[in-house]
Amino acid sequence: MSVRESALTSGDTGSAVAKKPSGEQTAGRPPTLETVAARAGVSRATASRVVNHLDRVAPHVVESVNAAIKELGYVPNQAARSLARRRTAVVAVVIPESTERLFADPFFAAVVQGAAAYLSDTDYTLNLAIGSNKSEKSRRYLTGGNVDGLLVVSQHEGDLPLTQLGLSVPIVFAGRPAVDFGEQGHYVDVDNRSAAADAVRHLTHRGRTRIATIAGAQDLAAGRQRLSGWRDALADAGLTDERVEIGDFTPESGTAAAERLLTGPVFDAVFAANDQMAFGAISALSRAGRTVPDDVAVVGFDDDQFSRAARPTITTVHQPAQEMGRVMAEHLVALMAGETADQVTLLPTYLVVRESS
Amino acid sequence: MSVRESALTSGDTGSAVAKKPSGEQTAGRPPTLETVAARAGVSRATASRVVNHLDRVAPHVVESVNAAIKELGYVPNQAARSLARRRTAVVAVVIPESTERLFADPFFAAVVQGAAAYLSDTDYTLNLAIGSNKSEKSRRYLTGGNVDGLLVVSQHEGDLPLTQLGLSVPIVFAGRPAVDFGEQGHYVDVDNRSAAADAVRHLTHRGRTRIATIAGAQDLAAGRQRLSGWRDALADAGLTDERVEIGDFTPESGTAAAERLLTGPVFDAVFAANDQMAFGAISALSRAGRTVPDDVAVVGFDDDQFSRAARPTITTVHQPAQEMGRVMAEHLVALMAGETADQVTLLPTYLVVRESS
DNA sequence: TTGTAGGCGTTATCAC
DNA sequence: GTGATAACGCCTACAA
Repeated sequence: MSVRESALTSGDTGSAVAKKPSGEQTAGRPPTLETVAARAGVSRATASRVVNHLDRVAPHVVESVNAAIKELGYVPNQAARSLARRRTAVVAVVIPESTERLFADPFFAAVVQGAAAYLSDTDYTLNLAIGSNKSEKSRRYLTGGNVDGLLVVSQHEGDLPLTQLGLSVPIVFAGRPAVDFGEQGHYVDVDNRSAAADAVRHLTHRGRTRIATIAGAQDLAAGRQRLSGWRDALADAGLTDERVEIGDFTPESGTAAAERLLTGPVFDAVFAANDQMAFGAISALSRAGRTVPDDVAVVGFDDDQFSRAARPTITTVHQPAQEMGRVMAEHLVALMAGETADQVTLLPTYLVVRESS
Repeated sequence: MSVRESALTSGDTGSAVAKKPSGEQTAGRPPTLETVAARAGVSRATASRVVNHLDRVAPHVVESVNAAIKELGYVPNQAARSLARRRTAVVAVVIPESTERLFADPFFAAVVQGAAAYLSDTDYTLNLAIGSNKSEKSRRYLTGGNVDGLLVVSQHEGDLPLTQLGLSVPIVFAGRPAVDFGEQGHYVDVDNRSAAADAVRHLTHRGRTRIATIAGAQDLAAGRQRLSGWRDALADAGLTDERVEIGDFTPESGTAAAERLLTGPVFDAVFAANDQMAFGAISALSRAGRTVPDDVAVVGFDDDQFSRAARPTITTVHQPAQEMGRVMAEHLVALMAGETADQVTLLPTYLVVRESS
């Protein structure tokens, strides 16, 4: 099929310039460095140097090569480049299977977006490996040298044993990873525990004394830590920490958890481990005839669009999600370059007081 | 740096098998086909055939090669494969810059997820090109043969002239693309206009007579079509179609639009072009003392988690978002294989009646 | 059925 | 400064 065409490439272009019968940008085959070099009257080596901005190339040569590049619309072939450089310039965002639906979670979307934004200024490309930890095939893909680094977005316990298998590329996690691995463990997170505690103290300071919580999935560090923070604040205030229900970070689970709470001991406040659950909880409370914040104050976590658009608007812990993604990418890039990066980076949070408390 | 090591590969491995001093899976360098072939006592060609499941290979050879593969933990190098095959096995999901924030839109998240799920069963890899239509660089990347196909997720008018520049790879759009291009235009969508009309008819059937709308961005086909559908239904019922406010699909814009509506002629129902805006509108209405649905009925579009978790729950048009992503990917794969696919595919929708109407 | 050999487009190591 | 010339790891006629 493409036999005739292949004459374009290697030995044939001996006497270069006049040899291009077809127009500028036709369907043919994308221009190669060879083409560019010929057009500029230099060798591939020199053309390559120009493309890669290496110095020690005569200014006028740089110019003519660049001209050729522009005229031809040359763009480097990544595959060839990867092969020669022995690095792929690809980083994968791994979204574990158990987290698939959480892709709809505004928090994760923001993290990915932040990472993507940062990477778009580098020459790394972002690969979406969503729910791909199950199959041997895709795990092999990730560990098999087809990727220069990994960004892992929410590792439930027992999710991906990626790292166990002598993984050779750097990884940065969003949030403290479920399993601990000494040297290898790079992650960026917020101080979930103290942020949660602060949020709950806000409630105690306002005179709430029977404070329930809707905790997040307990196989996630964030879920456990926010629960601990809630306990810390209650202990400080000398309050009891019964009234715990567990959700899974979705609005529905928040609703269900609130309904369960309503069947138990009375409470005058709820701390939910994220805004989506807080939102779901408010629905349930209102439906049950409780007004927010008068009967029950509600505080969430994330500061996502749910918290801002809900009625009442939700008091919440602001988490710099996009920034987290950005920093993750930044650290990963450093690691891939052989540099070092802080193993753990905690970004600041702050409480946003709105109507629900 | 890697000079000494490179002796492993080409001419040196003359007498193969015994030449491997280092252990199974050490840091060294990933095993290549060459390694596998040597270990299995066959040629690279044969090993390659086995890897690619070509027939005409003796069963026992297949077996031994597979054994070698497993023992060595061999995984094909994508870069080399792409180079040789002249196809990248990469498809990019393009999320135009103006849509960046919409990444947080549950609808798009679901579409991407559906596409990702489908692709994970193929050997295509998914690349996230988010907000990357601005820079020359990344546009070149997409059009420069580094990708086998494009999935475009929400093309505002004037967004990416990608397609103008003699784009050589197939593209499938989510939703009718803003600009029309004959042969090239593949997209999967729903019948926004009639779905919207049906939703509004639901309101007229329930006796609502002063029906407002919060339309979506008018530089998006979906935004325009849903507005038209609203008009259609009103015309059918002999009602007037004043009371239009435009939003941008975010909850905030829904709130703002509702507030503007409240300053105008009285209305007893609102059709919002998506659930997030419907949600924002309900907040504004409640805040203004209007009860939903008694004073004002509200209908949305999408059937996302907002519609299900809101209070009251929102009547809405169900859109098969994940399925849309799946079909997009399916069609793209067909096109990339040189097959054909329907240029326009409309998936069915249906009305989900909940509390808000 | 299996092996040989050349090519895919770049980079990098040498000499010149 | 610049140009040959091997790799890089895999695929694929063509031969055997």
